[in-house]
Amino acid sequence: MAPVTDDQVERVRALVASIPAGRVSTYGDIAAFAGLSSPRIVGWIMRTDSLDLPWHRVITASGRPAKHLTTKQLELLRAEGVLANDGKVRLDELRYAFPD
DNA sequence: ACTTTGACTAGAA
DNA sequence: TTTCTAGCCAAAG
Repeated sequence: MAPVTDDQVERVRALVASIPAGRVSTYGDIAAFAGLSSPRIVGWIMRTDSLDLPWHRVITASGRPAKHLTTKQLELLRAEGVLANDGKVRLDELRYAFPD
């Protein structure tokens, strides 16, 4: 498969940037909405091209931040009003639905 | 060109 | 509940 197009990267970035404070989204959702074939690509983009994006609002489908960032993200999310129980966020309530 | 690595996920044990 | 497995795909060595 050809490398991810700039358009896809832009779309992912736009989606992440569009997540309101106090809300979160998952890698899988972003990947699906951006048209990417795998959520790993989103993770790859965030790792390489996180830049100014609110990457702390992007969490795994388990409602938990990525392993190495768990502590940091929980702190940032807590600062935005995202409360987590036992390191897990209530995806059912805080998960942001992207508009068409 | 091959192997390893990784901000993932869903399902099985 | 946790741990493991397989599928997934681009980048780096």
